[in-house]
Parts: sequence; C-alpha cells; structure tokens
Amino acid sequence: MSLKHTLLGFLNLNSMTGYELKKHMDKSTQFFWHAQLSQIYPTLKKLEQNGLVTIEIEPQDGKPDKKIYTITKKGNDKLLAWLIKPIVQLTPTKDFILLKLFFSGSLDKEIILQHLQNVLALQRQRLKQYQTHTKSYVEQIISETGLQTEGIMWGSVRQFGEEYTQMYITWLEYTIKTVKETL
Amino acid sequence: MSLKHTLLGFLNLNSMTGYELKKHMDKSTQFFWHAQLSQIYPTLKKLEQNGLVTIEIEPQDGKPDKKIYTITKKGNDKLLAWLIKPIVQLTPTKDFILLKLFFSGSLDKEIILQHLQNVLALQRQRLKQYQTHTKSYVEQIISETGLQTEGIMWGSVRQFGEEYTQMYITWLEYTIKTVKETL
DNA sequence: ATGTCCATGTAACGGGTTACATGATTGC
DNA sequence: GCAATCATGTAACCCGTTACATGGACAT
Repeated sequence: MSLKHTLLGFLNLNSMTGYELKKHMDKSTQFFWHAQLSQIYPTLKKLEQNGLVTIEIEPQDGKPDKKIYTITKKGNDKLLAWLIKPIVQLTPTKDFILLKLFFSGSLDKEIILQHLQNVLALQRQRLKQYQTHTKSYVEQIISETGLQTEGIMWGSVRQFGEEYTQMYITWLEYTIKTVKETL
Repeated sequence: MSLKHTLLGFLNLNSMTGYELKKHMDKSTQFFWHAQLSQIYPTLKKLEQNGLVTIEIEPQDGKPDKKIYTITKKGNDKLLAWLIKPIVQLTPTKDFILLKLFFSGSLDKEIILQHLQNVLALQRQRLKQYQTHTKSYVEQIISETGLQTEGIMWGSVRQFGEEYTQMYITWLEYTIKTVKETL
C-alpha cells in the first residue's frame, strides 16, 4: 500500500493534518497517486498505531480539533527503506479508456470519434493544468522550503506528466484522422 | 468493474474458456487491463449467474473439464451499453515508480540513478515486446478473424503503447542526464 | 439562500492480490 | 528430475470507493 508511503513522504518534509496532506496530494501527486479523505484518515490512524507518526492535538472551536501528524524516527526509517528498495518491475496500469477503444471497433464511426474527441478535450485541459497550476506549485514549494534537490525530482516528475499528456494528445489527433479516413 | 467488460468483449468475438481468456488478455490488453485467473474464474461465475454468458462443459480426462463460455443476447446488450457510454473523465492513474522518484530527492545520487537505470532497462524491454510479440499478435488475429474494423482500433491501441513507452524512455534518458549534471 | 471551505470521521461494499489446492502431460 | 503447460477453483486479506454524518464561517 503506497498511500502510507505518500503520507510519510509528505510528513517527512513537514508536520501537518490529514486535511492538509490531501491538499498537497491534490496539487502534486494527484496525477500518479491520489486518495480520498475517507481513506487518508483511517490510514493515518494506522500509521500512528504502528508508531510511524505521532499526533499533536490543536483545539479549535466551531471545527473539529486539528490533529497535526509528525513523522517519527521509525517512520523515517520505513520511508527510507521503501525509497531505497530497488525497482524491479514496472507499475501494472489499468486504463478503461484504452480498454473501451480496444473493443470499439464494431461501433458506429461517429461514436468512436465522439469518444476520441471527448478524451482529447480532457487531455488538453490537463496539459494546461500541468503547464500552469502544477508548474507554479512546484516552483512555490521549492522557493518556500529551499529544497533544491527535491526540486529537481519534483520538476522531473511534473515534466513527465506534461510530456505524457502531450504524447496522448498527439496520438489522439493521429487516431482521429485515421478513423475518419479508414473506417 | 471493467474485468467484466473485458471478458464480455473477448467472448463477443469468440466463445472460449477462462484459461483461454487469460491468454488473450496476456497478449493484448495486458498493458492496460490485466487480471489473475483467481479473479477471472469467480467473475465468469458471476456473469453466468446474471445471465450474461452461458456455459458449455467439454469433458476431458487428466484435466478438469473445460468450461466454454458463450455470450448471450443480454451480455451483448450490456457490452454495447458500456461501449457506447460517453467518456466523461480520464482514468485516474497510480504509478508507484513516479511516486518513489517524487520523494527521492534527498537520496544519494547513485541510488536515484540506479532506480532510473532499472526503469530504463524495463521500458526498453517492453518497447521491444510491443514492436514484436504484440504487433504480430494483432496482425495474426486480424488475418485469422478477418475483423478489419476491429483491427484499426487494436492497431491504434498498440501504437499508443509503443509511443508511450518510447516517450518514457526519452524522458528517462533526459532525467538521467539532468541528475548526473545537477545533483 | 446556496455553495464552498474548513476539519473530522464511520460503515458497507466491491475490486483485486496472494496463497493454497489438485493433478496429468510435455519438453529440457 | 524439474519446470512449464493445461485447467479448474477457494479463502483470507487488503485496498479503495461511495455514501453517510456533523457543523461553523464566509462569500455570492
């Protein structure tokens, strides 16, 4: 389960609440690792039970008390052990869009084109997001924290997202042309 | 659950056993939808209970009897309904490799490079597979079944896999260079 | 008034992996 | 002799989603 590692990874940079962790994920890891709050809260609880993080409660009124999580030595060890562990296989992917297209050969040409156009619009939207919000978020965090080395990896991973999306768009445009001409 | 759709998709082209379905998946949908036999068998059972497929038993000796699954009218309707349903959002992805790299900024330069080199080797291997086995599998199925229209979509999806892998490799090579020079 | 932000969760369910179980045949 | 292929499955467990629950502050 890599949500645990994601949470430890962020807590290793800064102590924060579950709510804040979710915000950071939405802005950065979103496109290669996401989670709902309803999964984050119980997971943090488990991390605490295993002694990987500690909780500090900050009372608030009008809202539930804040629970600020801090990584422990044990948590840091666990994170490092995972980070160092060699990568021996690629991530198995699941993509229901490619699956649907794969089986769509017998459909009406117009429906296939509609599918492709929909995905194209969504990917173009995402590309913009990488080039604007995600980019400025990465830059902001680097300047705020002064984490230069981390910055290189964050920048690289963001770059991956942008190039992947760009490749997807190019493929879609080509495939739309192919379907129009040959089906 | 899209495994149901995958199974219906293949059964729509040809009646076959769970074991054979797994083989087809391993050769074609593998890189965007995979499953273990231990998931396929119970899923087929559920499909049968819902009247989406029928079973024909072919006795064998020395081996368990073959169970040949055939799609029903109801199953075909269900498949079509799914295929026609508009795509309104991108597939949320999870990639533990990008996640690990994202948090690897503070690691030893040598370890990061080792990770990147490992992934590079794996992706180069996969690229070859797309260009050889997957390509010839697609061509073989098209010529065997004479499914020209399906062939266009299969070819396109395979092409996606090849281009994705190529993009990944290019990104890795660039990132390796960056890490070497700047970290 | 309506919606979004803050801030926490629980419960039920479904999807998916890993381990276990059986056993003959074929190829190295 | 050992591994792979054929051919079926069950059981336990973990991961993740969806729906439900609470409730004040602030903006439109």
